[in-house]
Amino acid sequence: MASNLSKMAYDEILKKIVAGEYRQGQLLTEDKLCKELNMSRTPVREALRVLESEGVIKKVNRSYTVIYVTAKEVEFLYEVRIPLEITASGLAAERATEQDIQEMERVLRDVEGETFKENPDPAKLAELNGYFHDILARASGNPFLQSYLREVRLKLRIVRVTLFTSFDRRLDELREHKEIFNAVKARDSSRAREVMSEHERNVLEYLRNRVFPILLQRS
Amino acid sequence: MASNLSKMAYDEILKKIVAGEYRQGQLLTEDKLCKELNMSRTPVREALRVLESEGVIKKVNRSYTVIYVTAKEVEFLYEVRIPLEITASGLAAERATEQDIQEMERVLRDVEGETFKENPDPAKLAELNGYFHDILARASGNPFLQSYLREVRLKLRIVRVTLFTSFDRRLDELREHKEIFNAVKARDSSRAREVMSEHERNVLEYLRNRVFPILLQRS
DNA sequence: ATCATTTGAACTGTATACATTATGGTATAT
DNA sequence: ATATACCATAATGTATACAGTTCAAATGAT
Repeated sequence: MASNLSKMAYDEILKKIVAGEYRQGQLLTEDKLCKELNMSRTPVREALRVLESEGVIKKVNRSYTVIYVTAKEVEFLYEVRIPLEITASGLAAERATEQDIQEMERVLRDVEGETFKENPDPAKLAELNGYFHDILARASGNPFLQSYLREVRLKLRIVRVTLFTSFDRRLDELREHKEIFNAVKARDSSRAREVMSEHERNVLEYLRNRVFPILLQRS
Repeated sequence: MASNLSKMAYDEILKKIVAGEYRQGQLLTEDKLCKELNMSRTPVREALRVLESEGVIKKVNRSYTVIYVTAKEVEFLYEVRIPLEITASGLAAERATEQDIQEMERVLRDVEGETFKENPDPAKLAELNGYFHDILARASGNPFLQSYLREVRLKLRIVRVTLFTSFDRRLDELREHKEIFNAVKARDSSRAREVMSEHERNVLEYLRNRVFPILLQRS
């Protein structure tokens, strides 16, 4: 096998950042990562360079730290995310394959199952809702759009706002995602854009009202 | 000094790709780059990883090649670029500093000078017009938006469509950029979005009519 | 006691040696 | 003549050694 240590290092470090094991602002020294990942500095350094270029970590003095994602950064990320999601939604309505549509349908069924369980799992809901947006981006058929949306959503996951929205808004999320899906399935591009636009604005509104106060408290 | 060899490698390789010295599809082997840049493989490898993560080069089998940017990719890039430029334009109207506005004004004067010279230099025009878009993105105040727009424009430069548009459309470019600038200076966000939208659509239309036929011929 | 200086430890930056894998050519067998 | 197997070569993947820099702690002077 010998599957790329460099890629493994990237995946592992990113996983730990997203999982909150490496916290915002945390110093990532090469030696420590080498020991944790049980490999030499070369693949670790390459992984760090890539993570830096994706904007997930950044240099402070000479070493890397996990980026801080405060309320201000979340606002900035949504300024980018909203037009991109709208674009993706419109294009998906035009280009989604039958398989894309089936996958979206299946994810929505899974979300529905989790939503109406006795004790819905926020992490599970966040994962499934994230997966919905992933498929939609892929269904746009535009690899650049897909890649940029992935990066934006990645940064949002660092601050873990998704956990809040996916749980507290779970009924609205499900309904809104269904509306987006229906527009895509109906090949109605302009409606897909419209409902996505409304969805994203609702999420941002929720974040401003319910999540930012908590974030501000912490920073 | 000892300024980062790794960063130097990144800058140099990118420069050569954009300058067309390393052509689309060209194989970039580490040894060759090491000899050309007169450094060891370590910094070269790191630079290559970053360029890959930015999507400027990509792995084919085990080694890297400069990405191919065909008419299809240009269409995809504009699908992303247009909403981002519109967003940036609107935000710039709200947030541009006095210094941003002065810089844009100065660039437009330079463009005007080059445009009405006896023999306008396409490379110079492309550089100045690119600079205009750079300042506008920065004036949006959103670092993520700025970074994504940089990447998109970078990929477009690989295929060098900018050289065509900046020269053949130089009178229109100047007028349209002035309109964008005037809207930004007047702090009229929705007009800024509108004129940017029209500008980008005009450029894309020009590319489809005049440049894609040539691109398709080559591939 | 405080501040400057020096020294050493810790970390990153770079080069190089070693390991592994892919590829192309050649030789041999059918 | 063609196909297959094997070997050599060249490239990438990884580890490690070495160099240089930074930062902090300890030491010494005022």
